Amino acid sequence: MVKRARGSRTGRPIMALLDLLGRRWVLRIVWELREEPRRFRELQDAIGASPTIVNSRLAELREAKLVELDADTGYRLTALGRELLRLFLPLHVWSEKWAKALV
Amino acid sequence: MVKRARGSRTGRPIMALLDLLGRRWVLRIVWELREEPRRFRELQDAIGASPTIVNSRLAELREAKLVELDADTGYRLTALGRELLRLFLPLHVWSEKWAKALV
DNA sequence: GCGATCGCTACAGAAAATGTAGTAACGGAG
DNA sequence: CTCCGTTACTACATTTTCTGTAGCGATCGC
Repeated sequence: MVKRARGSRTGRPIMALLDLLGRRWVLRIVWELREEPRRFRELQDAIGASPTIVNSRLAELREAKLVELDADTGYRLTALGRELLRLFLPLHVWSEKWAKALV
Repeated sequence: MVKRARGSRTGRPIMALLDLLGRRWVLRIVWELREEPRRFRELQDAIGASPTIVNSRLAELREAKLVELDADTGYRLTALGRELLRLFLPLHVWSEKWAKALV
């Protein structure tokens, strides 16, 4: 079942996804996990958010099956999470172009 | 100059972009503008947010040169905004797969 | 003038995020 | 066993952000 999202009550997957990804720190967390697993504190320090919110975002991402906790190595993307990340990787290149256009 | 983002103070474009897109309603607004221009109220009704926040998000998107206001037709994506949207279109398909995996 | 529509703003109350401190569980050293 | 370090995570008062509702000023057609 798709978690009914904060803003949109349609139940359409794309809306639930946009809502999830549109929460503060969520995109950033996925990004930080793109290369290797991270410990809770490590992640918290990297993004500079409070533990409260890091924890609740991780809980949401775990419920969405995009992130999982491995006791030995830390938080990491699931197979599904890596698929999503792959869709986002072009953003990195594009963001450079975008930054130039903003001058 | 890349607007220094709320959460990250690195100045790296990808961080500024993730921060911008990670603000509530931003992804949703871009999504709503994917096909045709929308009027302010139209947009507000479509996403169900308060006018205050719709206006401030639109202001941020205009400053980021992703959205512009055409007096005759309403808010619409700029060329840059359409490029960004193109990167996001695969999300629509992927979200269906994701929803199935969540059962 | 009058009404309709446009983008947008004011403001009080509600919700979410922060910053700091601390808890509970585990593992290894002495 | 006790002590120490590390882990994920929680409590809570303060601050920031968002909502919900009402309304402003400008513009257009009549």
